[in-house]
Amino acid sequence: MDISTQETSLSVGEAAAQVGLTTYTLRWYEQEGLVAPVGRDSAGRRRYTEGDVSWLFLLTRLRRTGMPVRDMRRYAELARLGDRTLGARRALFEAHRARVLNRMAELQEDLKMLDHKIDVYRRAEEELA
Amino acid sequence: MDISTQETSLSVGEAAAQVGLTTYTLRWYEQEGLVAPVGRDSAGRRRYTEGDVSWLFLLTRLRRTGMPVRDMRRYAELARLGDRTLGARRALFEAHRARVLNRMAELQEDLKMLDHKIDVYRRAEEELA
DNA sequence: GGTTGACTTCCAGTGCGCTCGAACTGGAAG
DNA sequence: CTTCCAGTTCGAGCGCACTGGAAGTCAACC
Repeated sequence: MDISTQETSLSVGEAAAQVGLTTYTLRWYEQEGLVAPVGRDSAGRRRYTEGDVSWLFLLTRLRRTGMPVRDMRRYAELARLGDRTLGARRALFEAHRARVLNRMAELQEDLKMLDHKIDVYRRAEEELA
Repeated sequence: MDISTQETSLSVGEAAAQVGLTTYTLRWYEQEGLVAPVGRDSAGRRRYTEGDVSWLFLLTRLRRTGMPVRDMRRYAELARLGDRTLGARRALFEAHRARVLNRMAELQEDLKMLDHKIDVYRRAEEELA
């Protein structure tokens, strides 16, 4: 190992800015076990590696699809257990994928309803004009 | 008016079952102004007309698309003001429609990510098999 | 060497959308 | 007439996902 390895690493504030979360949330995610304990510098401050950042980014995408924090924690635990949980992780993603598809189908339906309503309003406005 | 008009009307429990909400939620929606005060029978119990029920149903769809209760209340207030708010209501729906479209685009993106991840896991599993 | 500002931990507080317990009332069935 | 059940109001409580205040530490800059 190169003793002068100065691998790019980010402070909590920088990492937060990168992934679009707040520093509060980053620390909270760690506390909740969504993120494995992050490395520290000599002063005890968190240093986020690129790997940490892409993990966090993945979490933001899972969160955005409506995955509960509880499930993200489960996923994080599986990931920490290594290769032998690959199947479980895939199953977790496949189940989630199905939920996302359902959600999208619902939104399609609801969008139709919105369009219909907008049309009704438009006609009614013309009627009154 | 026919004095014997026995228009179909539902109790809070029946209405809740119809629209897929709980009785708690129905009363709360009324209290929050998402629903105009519902008619009562001689004993003071709520009677939901068909109109009330379809309004509630509409609310469930708006809710499902992620519209905050605050905005649903605003919409309900506009609706109570009658025809002269048609334009405002249409604008509200159009703005919401745009948000739903954005949401769907996000989900499309995130779905791609999920598919990619699933594929990665599948390959990794084969690798180890 | 003093000030600044980003960091640390701990724990309490917030906002949203319900959800529920308590105490009561009134109509209907046995 | 009693029992039962579904309803009523009111206010408190909950689950989730953060968010923020307090008090302290430490490196960096003037």
